[in-house]
Amino acid sequence: MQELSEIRLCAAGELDLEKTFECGQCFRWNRRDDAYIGIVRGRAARLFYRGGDVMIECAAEDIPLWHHYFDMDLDYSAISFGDAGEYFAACEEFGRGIRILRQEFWEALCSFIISQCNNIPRIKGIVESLCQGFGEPLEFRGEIYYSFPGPDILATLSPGELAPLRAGYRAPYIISAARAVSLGELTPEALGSREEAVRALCGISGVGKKVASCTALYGLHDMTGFPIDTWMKRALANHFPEDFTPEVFGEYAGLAQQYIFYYARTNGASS
DNA sequence: GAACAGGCAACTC
DNA sequence: GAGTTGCCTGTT
Repeated sequence: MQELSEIRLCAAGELDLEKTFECGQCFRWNRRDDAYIGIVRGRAARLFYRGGDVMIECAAEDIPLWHHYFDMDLDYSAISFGDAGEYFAACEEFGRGIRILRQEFWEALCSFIISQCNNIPRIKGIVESLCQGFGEPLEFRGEIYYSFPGPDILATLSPGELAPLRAGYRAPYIISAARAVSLGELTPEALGSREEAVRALCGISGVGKKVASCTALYGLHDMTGFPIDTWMKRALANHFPEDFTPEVFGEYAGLAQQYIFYYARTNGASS
């Protein structure tokens, strides 16, 4: 049993736990009573509010890891998108407190391959089965959790061995991606610029523009990434000019995308 | 039973 | 290159 610390991570206004964990960017944080518990890079943490602060309970030596994961070096309140219209203003207001998490590259790639044509509860279920089946167990607050399995172990599997996940046609995609990453063909270091990264990712069977763009934004923290899925498509068609391009949102377009997506998903794309 | 869900690949023209 | 279709599975 390892020693856990409870420390202040930031002010409550800087990180909205529910929005950040449930806006669709990640799949491994679960609410437990009044807190969220998650596993990242094989390490566990529990986050909750106390007074006006966000508190984190984790191993003391992991504090830098979490600080990085929650992108604490960036002052989100200082980010401005200028005047992008009334609809976007509503999205921005609604999404305030969302932070773009610095997720692991492989986990993001694999999770968003699984996400295609799927809903969040099912994505979470498949990801959880994947972790329980092939991840490493770890103990946290008296319970057992599982790490996200690395590409090396998944690269050795056959689609049949992934069958219990019920991932369907995505199973061979997971394996082909695992092989590419495991062989070193695709590592965050080798991917270079955003355009190069997206192009390289699209070379993997089962990875198209949308999944590549999500992987770049969430797994490489490419904040200019602007994934467009069916929700975004509808929101853009209904509320933005025909000649809209993500560039209008500048270097943090990915955050703007997250605000729009979260608003559209929660309130309906047409409203 | 049919339609659909946070895509993609393969195939058509 | 734009448009169509099948794909596993689960839910409505």
